[in-house]
Amino acid sequence: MGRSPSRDEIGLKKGPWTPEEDQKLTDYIHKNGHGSWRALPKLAGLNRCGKSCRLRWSNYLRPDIKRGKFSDDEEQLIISLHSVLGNKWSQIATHLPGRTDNEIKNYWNTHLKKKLLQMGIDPVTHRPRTDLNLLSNLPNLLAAANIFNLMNPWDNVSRLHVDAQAQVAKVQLLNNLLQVISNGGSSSIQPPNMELLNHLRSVPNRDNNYLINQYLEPNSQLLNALGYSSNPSSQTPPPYNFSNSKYPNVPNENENVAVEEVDCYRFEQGSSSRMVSNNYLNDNNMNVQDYLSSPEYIPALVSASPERNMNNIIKPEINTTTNSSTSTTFETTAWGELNMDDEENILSDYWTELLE
DNA sequence: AAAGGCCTCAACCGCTATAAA
DNA sequence: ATTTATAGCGGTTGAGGCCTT
Repeated sequence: MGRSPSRDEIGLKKGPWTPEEDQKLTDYIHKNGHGSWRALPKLAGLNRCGKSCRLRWSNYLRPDIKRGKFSDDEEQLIISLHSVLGNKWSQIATHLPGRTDNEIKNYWNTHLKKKLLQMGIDPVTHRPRTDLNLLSNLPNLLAAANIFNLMNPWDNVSRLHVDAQAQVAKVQLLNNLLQVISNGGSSSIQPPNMELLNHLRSVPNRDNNYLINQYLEPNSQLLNALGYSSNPSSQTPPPYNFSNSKYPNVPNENENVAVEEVDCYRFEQGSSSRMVSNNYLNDNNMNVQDYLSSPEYIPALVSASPERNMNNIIKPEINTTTNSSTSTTFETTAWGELNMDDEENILSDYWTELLE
């Protein structure tokens, strides 16, 4: 039921952009801003429709676009966010500065989906696959899980190299089988993704608050109650309390509001940190010093440093000792946080029973 | 070296949401 | 309240490069 092309759009160029066209578009926007995209092509001397110009600018020419390979952290974050948001590429992109929704979508479809499938995880549900393909993958997973035990005990380099993968495979296989065997994989209770939860807590805005309350907190509380803690050395911090002064027109706490995250300040002390966005400060006519002396600021936090690069802010702290480049959401869950020794014991007992 | 298949990703299409008239 | 224009989103396509045979 889409709109048929208007008279103006007939005969316009389609397909790949030439460097000359890119230059024209860039020059025009630098001088005049984009204004109305529909009007832009004529004004800029381009034989393209406005939509094509907008896409070219926002997906390729924009100066803040980050090019090149996705880092492991970015990959991890995409998987984590996708497990909560699904194919909401634009929402996912707001958490990866410099990456476009299109780029993330492509990367998901060409790389991450396959990666999850290979690991026996359904890329749609982010749960272990329970179909026959999983069973056909079992020998590989078993091999990966067992290789650690077969290695020369003095070959430390190889041991280190294989350790992470073996652990991943074990944890994943345990997850798969627990779900499949216990209730056919239909359990509605899943371990929360603790990395994502902590990340969302660290970037206070309404979207994140909504996600935490809606999807993650219930599971984390349940897991805590059952004795699985994301951070055994400290209590789960309380959810951020969001002031309605920032959203005076939004009476409903559950209403989903897109909040632009551009610049933030991070206040740190030791391992704890707290962030506040520039928007928040602007909205409340505050500078950093005002904020430091405000009652909202936690007195114990001491240093303030301006952060212009959101990279340093939104990256979750990944446990590099257990995450290989092939890791996925599973080992960042509470399951993945199990103490290594405990895990070995649990797995050993479990496997002994299961395989016998 | 050539042909065919596969993979990647920029760009497009169809649609919805929102703003403006 | 309705219509129209515009922006934005997610799914899909296809050109071109890469890999395999």
